[in-house]
Amino acid sequence: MTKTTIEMEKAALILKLLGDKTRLTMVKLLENNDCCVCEFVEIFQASQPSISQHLRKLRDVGLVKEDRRGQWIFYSINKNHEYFPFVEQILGQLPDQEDKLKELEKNGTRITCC
Amino acid sequence: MTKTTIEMEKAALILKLLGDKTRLTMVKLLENNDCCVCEFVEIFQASQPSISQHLRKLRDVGLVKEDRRGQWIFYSINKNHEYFPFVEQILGQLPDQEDKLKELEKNGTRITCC
DNA sequence: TCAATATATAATAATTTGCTTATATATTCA
DNA sequence: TGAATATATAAGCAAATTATTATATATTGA
Repeated sequence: MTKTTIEMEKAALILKLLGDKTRLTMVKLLENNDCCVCEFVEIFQASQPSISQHLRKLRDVGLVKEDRRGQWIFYSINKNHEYFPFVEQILGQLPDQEDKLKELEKNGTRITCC
Repeated sequence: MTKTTIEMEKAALILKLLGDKTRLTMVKLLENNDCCVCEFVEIFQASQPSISQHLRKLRDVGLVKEDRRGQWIFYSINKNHEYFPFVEQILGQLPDQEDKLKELEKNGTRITCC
């Protein structure tokens, strides 16, 4: 196990990123699922650019990774991130958001690809 | 033990508050110490109004309490806050900041009152 | 009571954030 | 190849955040 020294400055940066309802829910969903942009658009009832911009912030600090699968770009959590254990511990305290994916499945808007 | 259901919206709010280096460090210090405003001014080398405003934000959500002792107003963490366990878990992952208080003592600017 | 100290608050300015609109790129499929 | 779909990015703008400056209030102690 790699012991990471958490720095206050970096911790604050991560917390700030998570301090937004949309991004926090995104990351919580990504904890257990890969999701593509259009799924987030549907879940949050937000515009595509807005979702892309939130994802970009998460990607810029390396908290999530993107992975193209055909037409779609799937996002997943980066478990190798230096501060992943820190994030994981926070996510562990949050309520499950799986119902949001269940909802997509019900509507037939869940993307299951490749 | 009181089981609290963490709500995403409130969790995001707390994380946003902690997502600032000054406030995060403040809360970490308050985890184990009561501190007054002028100590924070000294520690962060910031203006008094700036410190007061950070404290106000923390106070507005009830994360910290204030307590006048003579000339000074001491702040302490509110362990009865609904989300205190959530916050505590985060703080537990952060490095000790006690050296900052040690520094004050060395300079003779630590306030020990009442 | 008056000066000094500690703090809060209000007003303002600078910066940052997050959304929208517009547009560009990549992929799929007919 | 061309239209449709998915996504990213850029530009512009409004709202939120943070710091500064100025001022008000409360306490202490001479």
